Amino acid sequence: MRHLKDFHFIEAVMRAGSIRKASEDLNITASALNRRIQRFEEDFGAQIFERLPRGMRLNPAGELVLQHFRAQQSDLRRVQGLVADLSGERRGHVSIACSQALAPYFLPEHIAAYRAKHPGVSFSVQIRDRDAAEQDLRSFESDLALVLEPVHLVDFTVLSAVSQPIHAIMRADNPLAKRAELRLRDCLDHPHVLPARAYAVRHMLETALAGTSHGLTAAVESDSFDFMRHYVEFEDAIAFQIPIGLRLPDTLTSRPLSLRDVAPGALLLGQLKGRSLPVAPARFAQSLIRALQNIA
Amino acid sequence: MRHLKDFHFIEAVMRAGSIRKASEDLNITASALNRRIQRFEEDFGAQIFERLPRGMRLNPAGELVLQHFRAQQSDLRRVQGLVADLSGERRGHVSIACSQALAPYFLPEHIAAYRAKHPGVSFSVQIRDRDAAEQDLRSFESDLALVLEPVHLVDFTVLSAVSQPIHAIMRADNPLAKRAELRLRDCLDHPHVLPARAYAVRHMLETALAGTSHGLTAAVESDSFDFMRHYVEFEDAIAFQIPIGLRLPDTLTSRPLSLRDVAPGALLLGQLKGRSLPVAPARFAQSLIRALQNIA
DNA sequence: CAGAAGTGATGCACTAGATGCAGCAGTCGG
DNA sequence: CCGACTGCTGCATCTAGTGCATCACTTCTG
Repeated sequence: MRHLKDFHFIEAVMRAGSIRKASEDLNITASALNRRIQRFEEDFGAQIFERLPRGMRLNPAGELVLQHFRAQQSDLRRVQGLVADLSGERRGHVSIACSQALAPYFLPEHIAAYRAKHPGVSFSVQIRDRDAAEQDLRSFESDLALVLEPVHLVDFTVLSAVSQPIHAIMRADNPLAKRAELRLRDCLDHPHVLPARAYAVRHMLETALAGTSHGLTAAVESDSFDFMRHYVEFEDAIAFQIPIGLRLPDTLTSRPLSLRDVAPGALLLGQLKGRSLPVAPARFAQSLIRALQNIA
Repeated sequence: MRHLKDFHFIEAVMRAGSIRKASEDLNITASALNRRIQRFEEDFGAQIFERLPRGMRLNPAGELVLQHFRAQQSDLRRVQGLVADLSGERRGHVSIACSQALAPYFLPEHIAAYRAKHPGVSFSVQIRDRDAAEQDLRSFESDLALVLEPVHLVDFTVLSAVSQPIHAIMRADNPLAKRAELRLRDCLDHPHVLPARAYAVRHMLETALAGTSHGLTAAVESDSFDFMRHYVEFEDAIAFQIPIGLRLPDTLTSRPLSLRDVAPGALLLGQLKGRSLPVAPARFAQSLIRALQNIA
């Protein structure tokens, strides 16, 4: 849309950190870009950038302006969706930020099923840790977030919540597999594989052990749950994951950790607070909510 | 702001009803205006206007676009207010739609007191009947509405509520003035002066009499409460008003109608649902809320 | 029924505003 | 001190928006 050109210019300068670098990305001269930004600042009535010797940086006013433009762009898409809807088209795009556990089974299955009914709707799925997912909502890069134990919950409207206890993953012939549920300390006696600090499962394990004499001593640490699951096939260790992300081969099995040791994590579906979603994301969210209720 | 030019053009065409008339208001040629609108529709991806033999009319998609632009303009003002605020200026503008009863005493007194503390803030006050006030909020023409018994309450967030029983206004020597409170039927036996149908006081009286054998037979009907109050000085009749709008000379007096006959009206301070107000209106609203609490 | 007075759309010439180029002054790191 | 960066600006160029005249059409009018 023509009238949002200034916004793209501002965003490009913010990202590139200087007018000259941004001008290359935008295929215009630094001179033109510089003047557009100056003109915008004049019209707006305040400086948007700090001029540093090494380039440009957004000042607080600029942050506000950028946020305004993002909201505005999002709202324009929403209106375009509504219009397309009332002209009978029924198409649109949904952008989701989700935890890694949703990537292998739950989301692909559900999105495929949804697209079978609504072929005009396209999707983009971003895997984000629990902090970055919320950030994505704030910057309007994602419409929805499906996250295990988000960090801040500010600017986050919860649409649906599912409780997910942590499961320990082990080889099927591991002696621990004989029990129905496991105590955390039993797992820690075995070599264990831990997710990186940014992930909710790690955080939940650490809070569970806070103030106890036990501690986590990872044999292997990774930011890929896929890697961790496969690693157990090669070393007789314990990995951790929530059930929604689990579907194991016969050689592996999983057992829930006792709720006495580790509180179950909340898997939350949410959107940016105060934002009215475009048609397609709003409907898909409704469909997701139903699917999550069937799990619980 | 430069990038909202298209919006002003679209709005002008909507108001004028045709490109040629709008082009005169905008001091450009019909040709240029026509092309800008065509280009916008092309960029947007859908027709915004119906082309009628007698001119242009917004279609449903256009209504949505206009609403989007209004929200966007309002949000831009909000951001500008925030920026001005953090650069220490503390200025702004507040636009209020209110019922007639607020015009003589309450609002002028309160606004003057507020401006004594915050001289940088300017005001515009629109007198609107209970339907039009809500309409003003929806079209972003007013930031706040202070209305007796609004009609729909959809898209209306109530910030504060005060109960206002109807008072009968009469000459001080009227025999009814001897009682502390009046029954409605006693008033109807006297000649009475009624507000026009669009006003809440009239509506409250009519609903109070619905299903009874009594009826309203106005000796005089007016859309000006000021006129009605003064009329009583010239004919010994009964007029009606809520107490917040009353401050009578010695020759006149007022008595509340019994709550058994007429339920008190709700005087509501509200804003458009989901809208985040600019700094100045938001602060003034807080101040109004306190003032209203002191009344109740 | 013909003509007048509206309407929006469009081809063409023109102008004004946006762009590109070159060069300025300044800061920083070596 | 120098080279490599930065943002900024005067001047020439060019594109995109504007104005004018006109067309095709509908509605109202006499």
